[in-house]
Amino acid sequence: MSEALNGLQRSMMCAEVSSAHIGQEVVLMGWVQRRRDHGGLIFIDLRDRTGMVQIVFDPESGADAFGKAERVRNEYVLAAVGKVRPRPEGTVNPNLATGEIEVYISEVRVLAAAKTPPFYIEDGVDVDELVRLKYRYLDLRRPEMQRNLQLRHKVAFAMRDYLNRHGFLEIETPMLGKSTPEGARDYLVPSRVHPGNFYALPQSPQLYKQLLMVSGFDKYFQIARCFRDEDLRADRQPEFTQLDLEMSFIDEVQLQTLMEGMVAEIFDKALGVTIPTPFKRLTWHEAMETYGSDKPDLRFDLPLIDVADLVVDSEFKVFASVAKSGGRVKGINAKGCAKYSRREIDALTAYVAIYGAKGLAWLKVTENGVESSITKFFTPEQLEALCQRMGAEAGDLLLFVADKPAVVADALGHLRCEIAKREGLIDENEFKFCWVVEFPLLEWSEEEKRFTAMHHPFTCPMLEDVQYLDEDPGRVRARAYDMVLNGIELGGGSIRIHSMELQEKMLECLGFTKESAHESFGFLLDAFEYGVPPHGGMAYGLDRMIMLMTGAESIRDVIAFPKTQSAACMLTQAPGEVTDKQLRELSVRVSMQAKADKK
RNA sequence: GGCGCAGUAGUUCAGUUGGUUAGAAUGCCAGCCUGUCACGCUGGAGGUCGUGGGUUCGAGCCCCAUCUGCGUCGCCA
Repeated sequence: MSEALNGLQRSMMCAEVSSAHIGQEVVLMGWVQRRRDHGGLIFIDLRDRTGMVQIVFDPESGADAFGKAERVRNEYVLAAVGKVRPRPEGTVNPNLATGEIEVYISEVRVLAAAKTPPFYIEDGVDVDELVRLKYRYLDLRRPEMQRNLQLRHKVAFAMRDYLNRHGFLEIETPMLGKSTPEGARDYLVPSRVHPGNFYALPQSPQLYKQLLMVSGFDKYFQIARCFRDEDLRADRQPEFTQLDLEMSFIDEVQLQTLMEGMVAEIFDKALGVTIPTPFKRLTWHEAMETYGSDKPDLRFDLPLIDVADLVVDSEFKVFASVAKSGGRVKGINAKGCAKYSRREIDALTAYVAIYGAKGLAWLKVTENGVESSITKFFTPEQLEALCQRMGAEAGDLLLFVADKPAVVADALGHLRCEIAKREGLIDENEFKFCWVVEFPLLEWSEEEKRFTAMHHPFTCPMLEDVQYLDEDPGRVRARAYDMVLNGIELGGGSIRIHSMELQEKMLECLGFTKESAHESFGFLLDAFEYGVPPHGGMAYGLDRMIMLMTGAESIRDVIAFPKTQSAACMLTQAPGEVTDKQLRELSVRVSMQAKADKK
């Protein structure tokens, strides 16, 4: 039985009731968090998005209200009218923000009854994520999820405010676009009026925002939904949100300064955290050599140290041969970890194997010298030199990987994070920003046997490196930059190419012919012939940013209705089958094989 | 596509060497209770053991296949 509001108006939110309102009559609306029935006295915690307040019923306050309160259950929706009063001596609840007062109810309306929910609506519930996602509308009632999405709103609002004040215009770009060959797999949408043709959902508004610069809008931004049909992770969803922006007539330093200001303001307004600017800048090369990652976590040190020159002449073949053949031999000093058991070191060896390392050499530094199964391959002088280079003291564990540069970086880069996690070197409350700059323009794709754009095909090479585009493309650095926070790439961008000649050269390096380039990006190349300003921009992963700000472990916890690992929606059961009529209209035929596989 | 973890009451889990009627906590239902706030007390209901097949006198447990969720490598300009 649900009663009507009947003109009743809420006077304030649940958690807004305070000692200041004692004696006043208030009208509250919300959900029943808990009911405590003492027979002749009933307490109900009433909850809305602001929090909870205790409301009290007894037969004297109103027999009708008391009778209703006896039949109320969790998650019923109530409208309650009553007087705010202080709680009796000794019954103040210090765990509740509104714990000093309560509302003595004279009239109540049961606006809606509710089935017993499958889990308690409270923080810290230990429920399978499958159940949470199936009942997402209940999961979202939990204070934690309310806080996450409220913070998300604050951040988006702060972004808009900052960018507006700095002259940016918010402009929407199409969701139905053209599939382009570069980059991730596209989500495709069949066209009804063009049988056999498909739209692609945008992986990012990249091309449109560059066109907007050609159009003279000067500064653009958009909080844009993007789509990528790739396998999912804790920090990856098939559709996700970017803060996308682009500016004309700027260079990277101007843009980065503006961005630092924006991020600092967002953290201040949304979290009350002060972020010092300017951010530390690392070149991509420095980041890879020192931290083994292009998104280093700078909350702890634990650098990678090159020891190739010290072991090239040793008897340890694994090190010597790698050092001689142009590979890397590097180590990290796990301070105070000489206590690790053989079993723990084996676990670390298995850990680096995930990233392709064929082994993990170790040296335990003790009061009595260096202990290891490989000491016999080194002279005392070599061991001494190793310890000195690594800054080793008694109690330290030195861990080494020898391999191709990329494998050493990947393995040790992840290992330094793993050691930091194990040893508690990470301050979870710290926000450590940096810029990684001067990314390589191109990277070799073993699969495609050609160079591909590391960022995207419109990224401007550094002027002094343009000369290498022909004979040594891998050496060319780009005017590209990433903003990194605590080991996670928050955003990335670049100064774009605004010269037709250079853009065509770039596409040629990527293996495009003049025809195929025009087929894919012709509209952009054409536009560039009509006066294109120098421009550049960035795109931030909004979901990841909110994840870091809330401390959530997955971006699913900061997205209202996320998808599962297999890109399905547990709530709506999307994706689903469609009718034959729909398929006919779209001129789409589903192969019998696909249908059979499904059954 | 590969590897790993998980799937038993509404929920979170336990379940011995394969052996009687599959247990606990919590939630739910009923009764009692005027100061609780994870209220308390008494009683009660609640299970296709993810699904399909196999081995066996007998399977929650062993074998095979499969589905789903999570993590991860590849992948993700």
